[in-house]
Amino acid sequence: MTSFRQRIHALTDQIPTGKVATYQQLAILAGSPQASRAVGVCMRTNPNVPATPCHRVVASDGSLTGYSASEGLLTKRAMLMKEGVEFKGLKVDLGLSKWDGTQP
DNA sequence: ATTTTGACTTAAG
DNA sequence: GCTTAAGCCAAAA
Repeated sequence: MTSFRQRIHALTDQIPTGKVATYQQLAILAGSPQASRAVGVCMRTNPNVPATPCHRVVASDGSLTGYSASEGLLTKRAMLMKEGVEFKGLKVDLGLSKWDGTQP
């Protein structure tokens, strides 16, 4: 395990239910504000899928991207809604459901 | 060790 | 609103 992936995984795992974090957010918290892409790559190549709630990670504008499970984005959105995340159409309402990064 | 790629983001057409 | 282009990072080939 590389340290980067450890951090990403840790942060992703810290995202509380009903909240979401952006790739950039994770990158920043991981210590590399510009590594948002790498975050996504790590997620995709992430071996431990159930241990990493990738569905709580969205794009900077709240758009759901990626996700290679069942129905992809549809499943992702369904899970988030089920968890209580506020949605604005097909996107997540970051204004209400964006994770602070420190306070669950 | 070098090259490629990708679940990003922002700016521009 | 959607497609293109460029820029940065880390992992995989």
